[in-house]
Amino acid sequence: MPTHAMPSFAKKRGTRLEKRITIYDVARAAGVSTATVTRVITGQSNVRPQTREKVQQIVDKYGYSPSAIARGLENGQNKTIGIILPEIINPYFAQLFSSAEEEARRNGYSIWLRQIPSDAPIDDAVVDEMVSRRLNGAFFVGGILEASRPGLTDALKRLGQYMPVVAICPPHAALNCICLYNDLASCMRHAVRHLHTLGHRRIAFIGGSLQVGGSGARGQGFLDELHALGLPDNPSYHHENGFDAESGERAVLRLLSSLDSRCWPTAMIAFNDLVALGAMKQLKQMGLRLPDDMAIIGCDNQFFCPYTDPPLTSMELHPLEHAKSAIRELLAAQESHPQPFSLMRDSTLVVRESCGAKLGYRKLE
Amino acid sequence: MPTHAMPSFAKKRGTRLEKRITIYDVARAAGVSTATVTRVITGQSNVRPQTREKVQQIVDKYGYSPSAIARGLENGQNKTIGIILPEIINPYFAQLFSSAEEEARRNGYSIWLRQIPSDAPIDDAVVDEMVSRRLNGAFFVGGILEASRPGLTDALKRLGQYMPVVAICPPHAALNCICLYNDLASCMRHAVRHLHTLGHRRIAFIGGSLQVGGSGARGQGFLDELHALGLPDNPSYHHENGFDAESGERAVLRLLSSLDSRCWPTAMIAFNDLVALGAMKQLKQMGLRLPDDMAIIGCDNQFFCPYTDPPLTSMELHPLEHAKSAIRELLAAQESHPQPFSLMRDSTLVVRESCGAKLGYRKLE
DNA sequence: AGGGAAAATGTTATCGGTTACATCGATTCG
DNA sequence: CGAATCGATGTAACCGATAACATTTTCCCT
Repeated sequence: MPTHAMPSFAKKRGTRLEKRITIYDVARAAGVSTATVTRVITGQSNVRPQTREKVQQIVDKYGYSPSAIARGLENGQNKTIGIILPEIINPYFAQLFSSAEEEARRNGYSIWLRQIPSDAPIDDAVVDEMVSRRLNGAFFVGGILEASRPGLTDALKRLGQYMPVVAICPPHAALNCICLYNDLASCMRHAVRHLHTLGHRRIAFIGGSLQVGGSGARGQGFLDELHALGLPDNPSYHHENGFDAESGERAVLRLLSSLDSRCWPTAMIAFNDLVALGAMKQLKQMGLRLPDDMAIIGCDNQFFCPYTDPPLTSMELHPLEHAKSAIRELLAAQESHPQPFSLMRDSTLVVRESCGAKLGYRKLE
Repeated sequence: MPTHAMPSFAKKRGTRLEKRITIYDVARAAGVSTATVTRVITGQSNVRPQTREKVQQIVDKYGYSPSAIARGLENGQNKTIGIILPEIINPYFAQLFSSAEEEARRNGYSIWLRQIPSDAPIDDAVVDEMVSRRLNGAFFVGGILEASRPGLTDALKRLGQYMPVVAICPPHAALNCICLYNDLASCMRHAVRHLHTLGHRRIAFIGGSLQVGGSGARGQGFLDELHALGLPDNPSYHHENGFDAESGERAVLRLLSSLDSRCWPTAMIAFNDLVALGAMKQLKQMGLRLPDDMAIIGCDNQFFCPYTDPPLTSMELHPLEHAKSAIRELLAAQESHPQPFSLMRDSTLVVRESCGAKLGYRKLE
């Protein structure tokens, strides 16, 4: 009976009770020392070809695969990058994650993921686990601002002592990490201008939340442009209450039912495409025609945008590029502790038919 | 100069050059042995309260966090479960993944993820890495059948020697692992019957691929029920060519343009909701009214189904439950090597309006 | 007070690799 | 021909925890 408890799979190989194969087994079978085996499996040059071959044969024969754990212990790292995001179900986060995973893999790194809902705090336990796992870096995605995530600033600060950190969020004095973000204020101004050009004067904003994900910046940009264009800034046009399709339904229902129909907005900007999706459903259900009775703009340019009816005009935030940059920065930071910085990407408005901009649509109606 | 190369973050703490804090540092500072520190941090009971407190203070003061790597080396495992899936972007996989992550986390395990496209082989390198990382289990999701993924059977067999394996796929003689799956044949029969009840006689199947993800079973169920109901089985009604929305567009275009409009099907079943989404767009574009001129059924009951126009009737495959079971089985298998088995879940048809079944819709038109 | 059991704590081998350094043998060169 | 050199290989310390076992301390009871 072995002294230590072992997982059953470590004991069994074939039918006999047996230990996992280690570098010592290989060394013994090949008649060399463990140092030589290491040289062979890590591809160092100073090994005689015939020795190398002998070792390689044993490795293949035994199906030996060196323990990444033991390797990690030596140099205190894991070849793994941690990603924290609210929920992978949201396609925006899925895109970010997917792109990050690819980029990491291309560089021989793996991904460790943790979902933490937007409204949950980032507590010490998470940081502890990340530090404890000796991750090579951390990538935070989603609502990052202090107000919405209690303890986040402290968490990031602590984490930053152990590994490089990148976040998708506007730079923030208290956040001492690399920040990648979009200029959402300018993006919103762009959207408002787009609607203005198409003749809209009463424009609403739905979904999101003041605290999370920089809808502060969005709100600001939205209001700024309204003022710049001399448009009315009706407080009841600003409904912030969530991030999913249901929120969109609710927002529309509340917004429209609270106002006389003569005061209804003629266009709305949604926090994201999910919100827009819900809004479109509710609008249709209330008998409005899109885009004639109501124009709508989403955000994130999701895969389903071309397939809504009408196809949804949306803002592209380039999450794939952000993710790639994030991983690259984290990997670069392995070499030398970098100065924190921030990088802004332009957002682009992808015009489809939900605002009536493309000629085809109005004609169809 | 330190003898070993260290990542820069191991060297720096504050401004001074310093090693990472280890259990030895804590033990020394607290004036106890490492064994006692271990007892405290693992919460064992046989420690004098005052000793415990002293150690805890040092731990807190130094911000000490024990190395999961060193721990893992001791018992040859990682508290990590590997998940392999084609692409996280697909909301079906995202759901599975998310649910698995939650369940694993609730049990103190983490997730290691690798995306491998449906058409890519599962090569030795992947298996090597999983074995090398000493994962506690592997969860395969997506097109699993041998034909589509060269080398998969061998890979699973090898992997199965090192860790428990669960796959979402119909049981398969060569696959010596736990299989969770849906009876897609029966599900398809159900769908065909649904359409038949609504008066449809010419029913098509679009999207997917004969090799991947059990569309073999789907195809079989589809054909079986057509025969059982005495419906025509027109080979040109069977277009298998992909998994995304664009495939849906293409399939509809090809299907309809290859046939005289009097021979057009009056209903179609899509491989998944993405395919259905694309199909709906193309159908509308060709001037067909849904569901009057064409009924359509999707599969996966995605989040956007209630929001398509008309809301999409779809088949629910219970990925969340599958994922939970998968993780539970993998964790249970940590204790004792289980006999492989398979578990089938019923699929359910979620009826919305894309087939005209709900009374409201036809009236509206 | 003394003996013995029980509780607290310490000592040390161990997990599976990597690597600095030691050693050994062959080649080269004065 | 012997010494210096270089390449191939071996030895053993080390990474940071855990846990079996050994030892010390505490405490209780006669």
